[in-house]
Amino acid sequence: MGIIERKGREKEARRNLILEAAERVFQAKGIQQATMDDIAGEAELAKGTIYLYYRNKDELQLGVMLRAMDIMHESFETAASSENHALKKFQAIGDAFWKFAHEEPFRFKMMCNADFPMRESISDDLILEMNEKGSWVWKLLVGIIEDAKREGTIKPEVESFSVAMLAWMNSMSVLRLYQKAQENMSKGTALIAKQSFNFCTMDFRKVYDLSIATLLSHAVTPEGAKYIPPVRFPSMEELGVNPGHAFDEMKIKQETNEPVFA
Amino acid sequence: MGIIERKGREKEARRNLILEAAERVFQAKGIQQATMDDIAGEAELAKGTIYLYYRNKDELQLGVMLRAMDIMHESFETAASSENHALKKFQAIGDAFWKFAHEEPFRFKMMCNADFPMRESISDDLILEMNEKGSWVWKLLVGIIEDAKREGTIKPEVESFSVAMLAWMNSMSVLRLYQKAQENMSKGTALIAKQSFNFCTMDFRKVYDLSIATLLSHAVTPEGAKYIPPVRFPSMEELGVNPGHAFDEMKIKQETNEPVFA
DNA sequence: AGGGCAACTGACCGTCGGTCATTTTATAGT
DNA sequence: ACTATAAAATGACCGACGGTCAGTTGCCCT
Repeated sequence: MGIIERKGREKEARRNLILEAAERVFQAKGIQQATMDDIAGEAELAKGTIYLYYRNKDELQLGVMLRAMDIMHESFETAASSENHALKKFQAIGDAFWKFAHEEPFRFKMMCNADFPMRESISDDLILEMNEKGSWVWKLLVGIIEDAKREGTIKPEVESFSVAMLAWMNSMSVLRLYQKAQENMSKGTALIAKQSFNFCTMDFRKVYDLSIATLLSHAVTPEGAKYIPPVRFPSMEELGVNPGHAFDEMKIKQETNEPVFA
Repeated sequence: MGIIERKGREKEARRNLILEAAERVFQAKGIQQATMDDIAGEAELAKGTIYLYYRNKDELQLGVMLRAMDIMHESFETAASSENHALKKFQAIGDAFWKFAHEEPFRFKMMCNADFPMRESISDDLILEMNEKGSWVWKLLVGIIEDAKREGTIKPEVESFSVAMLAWMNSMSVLRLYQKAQENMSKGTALIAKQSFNFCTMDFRKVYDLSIATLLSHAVTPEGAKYIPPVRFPSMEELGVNPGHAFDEMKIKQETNEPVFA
């Protein structure tokens, strides 16, 4: 009597089918612009059927986001298990995160919306699931940092949780800006040219590494310090940032040696 | 012939009226849930009139955001001019940012959406304005850091731009999480209780200061170091974070001294 | 007084998220 | 094989909302 089991699998499969269709449509048209009819068409189902699997559009969007997080988490686990030393695991995860934001910009963007519109339309269960997934990475990082303490690369007195949380948030904020810059780029050159402060062409990888380094340098032991890059603040030229006319006034003041900001 | 001027002022005033109405409605009902009819009602105008001043709902939302940024920028300028030394100005801005996020959560939230849906519905002019305002803070910070170099509190060899950008982004990401935690709190206890990892009650101010300190400590001279707090990673208890059952498994592993993450 | 013009109005339109009575399909019983 | 029954799927339909525009109001100049 495996019929019930089979039905369950089929239901699961169909749910997945819808999710994948939604993913494609959201990516192609944008979340707001995508209609439920679009998604139904892409899934080759009637609109009503969608609502048998997802209660509304918001939950469908959340579903796509949760899936994106799962994919990212998987990549983190493979990255971490590819290294033996804890501090290297830590860095491998940093690389994986960079790679994820770079190669899966859509999924990364969805994920960024974890500060999603906390609508009433979303069931408590799903919100809980989202929160759990949101702290999953912290738990992973805390575990690795604990290991690093044991192997002597992280100082035993630093609190793993603080480091994990800050590391994650620092990385995230750089990648977020990176994504925004990419989007600006794709918007065409006309707009960029007019900007008084063009960071679209910036070497975000340098900033990303710097951001982590400033934090980790306080947490590592002398032994651990061998593994992490030194803290160095790259110049604007090195970063590839074009200040435009943003600092013109400032440069004049610099020459007269007066305070820039009075 | 001051009529044209008066008309101009009146037009400006009405635009403002609409913006303020929109602000109130967005705040009360949420951005998505607020309808143009709501806003028209609140402004005591017909719906059509709104569209004489703002091309669509998105641009109205952007208008509210730009206004929020203006208000924040003003508070930054007063904060900075209340101090004489550059490094203290820097810290005063940090405090003002904290205060802004704390006292004007709605405006802060609007502002966070600077990675706004980059819709086609928004005119290039407005996008440009948003980008300019977005980099305004960086310019302010860069100027102050330049001054700090001159007064000998920041090392001359560090690149002001990198520091300004990272400082801003680090602060922002902490405040963002802070806001999310606040929202979670207001959602009621039922949901929070179920979470395996409750950071809602966390002392975010400590994390905020820490985040800046980890960065600044690399940039200051010994003289400047006197002004900034030391880098210290608070324990979870000190932060007021309740790990829930998140680390149960981990604690067992800690006792056996095996790696947490294999 | 009245013509001209800009500001304003609100009925109306098309679209889209969501519903539900009906139809189709799959399974179980005889 | 045939039927009864439950489950799954459908798509016409509804209400709500963003946006439009022909018509109205009221101010200003001559």
